Amino acid sequence: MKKQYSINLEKKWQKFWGKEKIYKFNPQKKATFFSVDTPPPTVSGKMHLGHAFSYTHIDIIARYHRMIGENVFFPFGTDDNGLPTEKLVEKENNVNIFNMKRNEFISLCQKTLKKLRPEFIRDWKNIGISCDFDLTYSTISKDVQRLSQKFFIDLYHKNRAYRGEFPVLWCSNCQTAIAQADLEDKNIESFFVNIKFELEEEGEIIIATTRPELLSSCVAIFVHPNDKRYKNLINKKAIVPIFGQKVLILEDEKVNPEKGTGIVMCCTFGDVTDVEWYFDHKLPLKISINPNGTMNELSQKYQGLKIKEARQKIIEDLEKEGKAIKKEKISHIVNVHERCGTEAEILVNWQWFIKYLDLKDDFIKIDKKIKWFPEYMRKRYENWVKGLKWDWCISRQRYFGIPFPVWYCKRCQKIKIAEISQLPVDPLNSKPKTSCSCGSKEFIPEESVLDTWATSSLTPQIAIDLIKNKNIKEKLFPMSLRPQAHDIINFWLFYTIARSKLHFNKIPWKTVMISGFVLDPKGEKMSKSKGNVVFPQEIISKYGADVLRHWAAKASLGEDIRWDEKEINASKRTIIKLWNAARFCLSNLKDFNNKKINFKNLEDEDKWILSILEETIKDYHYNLKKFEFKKSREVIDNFFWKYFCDNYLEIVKPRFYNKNISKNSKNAAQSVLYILLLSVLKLYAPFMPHITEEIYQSYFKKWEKEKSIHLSLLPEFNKKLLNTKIKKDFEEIIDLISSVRKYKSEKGFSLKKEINKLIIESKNKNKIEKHSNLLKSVMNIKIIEFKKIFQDSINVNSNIKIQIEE
RNA sequence: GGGCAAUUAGCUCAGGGGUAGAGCGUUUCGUUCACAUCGAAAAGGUCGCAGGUUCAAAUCCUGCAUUGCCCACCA
Repeated sequence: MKKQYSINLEKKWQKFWGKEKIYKFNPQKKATFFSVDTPPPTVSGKMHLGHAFSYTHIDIIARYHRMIGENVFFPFGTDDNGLPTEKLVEKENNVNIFNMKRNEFISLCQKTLKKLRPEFIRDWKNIGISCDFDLTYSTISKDVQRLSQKFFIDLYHKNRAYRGEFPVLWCSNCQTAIAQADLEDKNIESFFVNIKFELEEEGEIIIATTRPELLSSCVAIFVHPNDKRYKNLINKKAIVPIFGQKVLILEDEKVNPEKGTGIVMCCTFGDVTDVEWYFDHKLPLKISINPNGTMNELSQKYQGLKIKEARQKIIEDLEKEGKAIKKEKISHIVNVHERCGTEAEILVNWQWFIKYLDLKDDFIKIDKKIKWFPEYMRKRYENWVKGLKWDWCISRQRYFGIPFPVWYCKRCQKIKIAEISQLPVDPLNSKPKTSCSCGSKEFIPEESVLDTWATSSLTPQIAIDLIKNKNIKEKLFPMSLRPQAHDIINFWLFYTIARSKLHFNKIPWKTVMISGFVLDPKGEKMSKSKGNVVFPQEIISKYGADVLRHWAAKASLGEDIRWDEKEINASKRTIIKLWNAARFCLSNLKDFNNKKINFKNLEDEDKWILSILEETIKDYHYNLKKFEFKKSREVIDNFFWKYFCDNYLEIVKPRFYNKNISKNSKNAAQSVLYILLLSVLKLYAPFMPHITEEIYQSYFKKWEKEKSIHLSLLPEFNKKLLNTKIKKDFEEIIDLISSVRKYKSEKGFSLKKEINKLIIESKNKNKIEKHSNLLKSVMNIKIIEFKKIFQDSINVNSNIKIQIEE
């Protein structure tokens, strides 16, 4: 081993693992299957620190299961269809999707992905992830298209997928329907305008609104049924300013009498409540907004203006007419499209939906069969399911996605679904295999594509589809683990459970493990706009992947962590310490091999450390089985630093340096050192795969049979090696050493300063006397004497007193 | 407004009825013999507040406060 630890060794082992296919899924092995539904990252340029963080957690778990002998199925995938890719491609090539032909844009997407994907995946290899990269999927590949279309058709035949003209959330910037989950909140400055409406008969009412541009869409006015102020208005008609239509005043409990004037206008559609009123009160439909975010002919003289322009113009006109009596600047929270920040509109459109609102209770019930780590995260899922108000709109008016395998008959408009044998199919480029039941052979293709989540909700099926053997496929599903971060519980996790319920009436995985986020040192989210983004590749080139991984493993499951470069130093120290400790051990194991391991002549310190090692192994397994990698890391760190390095190595040194040590004692020390170091390496291997591999290869490989430490088995807890009595007795020796160290430290002496005489008073004289030579050499003491002490004593513990003569 | 979580040392966080813990930071001391990218040691806390249960509460229960997240509200 080299004297200096170097992070260059990481690249070497990454190549080795790839070349030797160390992480290859080997279903022939007779063992329990452990299948991971790896999150496919969106190809969006670079990996961010949150990725490095949560994928480390996943990898630790996968490596752990591999090292307890399980058959680990750990595929990799990239999510590269849909809007994010389109945005990336537009940016990367400096083009605008609306100025391009559909086919040209799609091929540009394919070309760009082909260029960026390998570089993107390399980031994952750089953190040492142990996926089987022979099992890699892309959500836009032909195979996945076939599979996604097949499952769409399944839903269609189950009467779960339907086409309808319904109010949908709409992004006027991206010009596509979006789902509830695509929304995020944004604080937006706006005006709350009080508008005067004349009543048909006599009098007037004041309505407060932030959306005066929707006056032309006003179809009713609502007051609260218990609002005494307005009781007399109910069922009367009011005249909408500027546009002059007469609308009924109705009552509804959803009105908040405290808000504005307590009178609210209902437009089709200003918000979700409007949609509910539209259905509940069977109101007419009046749409004023075009899909591109401009006003349509219904808004008369405002036609062609953008929404915000129209809003301003209408306010001006209302003011001129004296109809706008108060304008108040407010900042309020509105729903915007997560991808582009545009305020979401509600338009009526022909879209494809998955009907699932009737299954809300079932989604909650089936989830109870899944184990959540941490358990409290389950509530977020349940909360989301309970709050669902819309069926899942799965069509998007985009180019780069998986097409619907659907046509419509030109003559009778009937839906024509593709046949399974012709999948994957793009209805724009091909035709149905048979004619319509009405006899017509002419069809109009569906131009929309499937929502990204409609495909990524099938990742268990996509991943398992990479395996061709039927028996093995069955063993892989339901999968063992879905690991992911908490931000997409409402999307990816929920949709996957929903699909699994709809298609198979089964849970998709047995367990869910939720990671947190990496925040900046102030506890704020990292974002490009704030300029506080930390790139993991920069951390890796500075400290190495093992350091980053060791740091990432200190987080509690589900908890966010703050990035603080100071804290990564603790991890760096651990790696260097491991390097140096290994160097010391190996220099004393040169003439040793595993055939010489012999536990017959163990000294008490050997039994003591082996006993603590067993406790460590026990706690390590106990915690990792519960996905508590943080605690397992603590357990092994503690053993390594406190017991192995600080005490055992110091105590054992004389057995290598002193020439008058017996061969048997030296052999015992070497045996223990061999076992200890190998155990420490293995226990650390899931956390720090590179350095542990380097040390393993440089010595242990010769004697152990596995060609990589990552294919070896972790030590199992062996009750026989626990030795509570020796452990307890020897702890007194450690206490004694500590007390002498403390004495020297307080006096300002070097720890190596020679001490003339140590006087010990103890009831257990014999037990201590046995270790006199050890104490003398570790603490550099000339004489040890046992007698009663009358003054100047130091209490070591309740049993032992000492006095020191320099 | 509903839900979830957090509140412990200067900082980041463990612990979960019986003596208050770690790492970082601070201070002091110490290097030929694995490691100064190190070691030894010290200082440092009414465990958010108020009640209750108990022989005993940081820990369990109730309420409150503060912070964060998810959802709802968006007229």
